[in-house]
Amino acid sequence: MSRRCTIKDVAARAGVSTTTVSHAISGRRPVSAATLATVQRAIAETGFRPAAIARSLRTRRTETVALIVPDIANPFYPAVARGLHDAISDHGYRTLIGSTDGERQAELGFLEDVVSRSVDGIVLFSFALDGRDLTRVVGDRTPVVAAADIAGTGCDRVLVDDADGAAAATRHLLDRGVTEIGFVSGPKGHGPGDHRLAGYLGALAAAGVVPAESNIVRADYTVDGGRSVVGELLARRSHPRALICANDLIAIGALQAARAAGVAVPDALSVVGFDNIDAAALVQPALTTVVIPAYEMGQQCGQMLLARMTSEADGPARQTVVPTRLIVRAST
Amino acid sequence: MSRRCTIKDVAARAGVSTTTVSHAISGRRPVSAATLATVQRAIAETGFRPAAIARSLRTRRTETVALIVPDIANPFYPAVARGLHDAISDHGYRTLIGSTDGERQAELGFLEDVVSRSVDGIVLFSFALDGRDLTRVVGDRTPVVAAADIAGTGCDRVLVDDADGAAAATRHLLDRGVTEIGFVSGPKGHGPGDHRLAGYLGALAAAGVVPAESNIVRADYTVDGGRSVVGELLARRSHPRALICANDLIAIGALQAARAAGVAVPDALSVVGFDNIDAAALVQPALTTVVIPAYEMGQQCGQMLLARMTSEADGPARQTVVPTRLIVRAST
DNA sequence: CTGAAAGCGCTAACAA
DNA sequence: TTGTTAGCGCTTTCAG
Repeated sequence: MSRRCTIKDVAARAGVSTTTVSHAISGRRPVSAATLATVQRAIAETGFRPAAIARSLRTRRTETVALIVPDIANPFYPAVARGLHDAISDHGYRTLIGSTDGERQAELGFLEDVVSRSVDGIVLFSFALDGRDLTRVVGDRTPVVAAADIAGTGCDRVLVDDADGAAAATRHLLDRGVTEIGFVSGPKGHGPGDHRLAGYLGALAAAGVVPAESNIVRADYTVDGGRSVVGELLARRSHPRALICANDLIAIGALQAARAAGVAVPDALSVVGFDNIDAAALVQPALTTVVIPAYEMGQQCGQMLLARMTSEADGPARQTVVPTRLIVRAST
Repeated sequence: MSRRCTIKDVAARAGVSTTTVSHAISGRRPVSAATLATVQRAIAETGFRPAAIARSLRTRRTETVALIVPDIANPFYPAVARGLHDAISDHGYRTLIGSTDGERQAELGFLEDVVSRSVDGIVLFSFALDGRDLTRVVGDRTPVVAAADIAGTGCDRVLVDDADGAAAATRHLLDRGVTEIGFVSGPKGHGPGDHRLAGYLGALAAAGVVPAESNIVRADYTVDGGRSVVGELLARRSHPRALICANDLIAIGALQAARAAGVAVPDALSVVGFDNIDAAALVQPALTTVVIPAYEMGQQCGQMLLARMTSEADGPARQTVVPTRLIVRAST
């Protein structure tokens, strides 16, 4: 056959109307057993596959969700993507994915594009957009789940309890009898470092421990950043007995710096990271870390979106806080 | 406004026909400067965004490419996805992504779905499908680029020169003066391990070196697999002076086994992996590895697909072999 | 239980 | 340079 066959061909072959074929497929209207069988045979014989686009034009539903992230190649987001995928694919939804490098223009462009493509929902990881951008570009017809603290928006949100994770890490060290605990945050105002810093400070305060200002420093979220900053820290006359680092890459840099300085981990220095990237379990010594559950976040985003997409439940914006958990390995 | 406005609204506002609006947007037909300006103003005032679905129904093009992989959370595929993204997004194409866990049924289901969604092209990483499946489900209207050795199909392919990479690794060790080189492949008939094994054997033969059968073993593609198999190897009376492992995870397991056995790397044992996962640069000692350029593979897939999608160049199936390269680090 | 007809929003002949 | 008309393939009133 030269062209893909349509519902019309099936109808002709089955000797019924296209309406009946449509309903035989969707089940949205009773069809007699006899015609149903005839139609099904005709479908099988013609190899008919409904054109999703035509259906979408009519129904205004595309069974498609957009996932907008800074960089799908950054190991955090693939886990999110998989979680989202697993939450929605059983309901027939597919994922349209876009990497924006965190650039505002790219984020806006991708948003506009997927809105014009009539996606049924959007999962947005953005640090550059605010609520006004969202209402302007997306409107209020397409549900959005934002997975970052997007200011001034009424859309659903999935957040991580960074402070709680940091507090757990801090208490873990205190329980080990270590009180001189330093913190390596990320660049000021960038990423989750300062929420984590706040949790660390809170846990120390709750334990009546006063941290040394000089033991609270900042590094880029990279191995190199961690290595150089912690290298300087360890070169001082005295250094803390433990370091909580704002992510695993910094923590791995800290391990390297300790090795270079001849400081034994965990005997002379304990190190904790955040994220639980694959490498965390593989470095030597294996890294104790606060798990940021990327997969679960993706799932949660999917579930919240499903709730909006399936029901007409037009309720107020919901907010979910995903819990973290501490994995203790050899570095503490 | 209550509903998203359509081309009709713009036309009414600009006092022209919808045809003219359409052409003012697409530029597929000359429009006088005056009306163009009027239309553009009307578009701006109404905030009109063309409905991509309606356009697609008419033009039979969706500007969408499907990427089908076993698991987007497996670190190899995000890099592929990003490469594909970067190759096609400037041409207006978006990526619809699906994880199949390598299961035949999931692969077929996803293929059917994206075909019914009229994607313009498909990038397929599959080890379970063959050419017949492809022609049956996809037909010959939608171009496919397969990134694995799918038997009996006429579609474009992107392959990796595994054997060449293994040969380069082998020569590197030989150049270091090491001749007792073992090989840890993956499970028989699973993944690229045996192509790599073949390259290793070829390079040894070319150098006139005869490998000891007992130094060629198999492990699962995991850290645990590598650790246990290499642990046994090192427990023997004599062991090889170098090991080439079919992937980085196995190689990292080998490093752990060596450490456990008190075998110094690289002094008493050199270790080479494949892939260059992030952890390869972070383990101690850092791992020498054969880079499998996932990003470039994705790009290449995108370019081959673009060639099929844009031109009607209906030529014979093309095949590209992506080169590998050796990164020498401390483990050799 | 079934069918006829309208129409989703756009583009592409064809006609002027 | 512009407009009229038909129709992409499906779903959904409305009518029987």
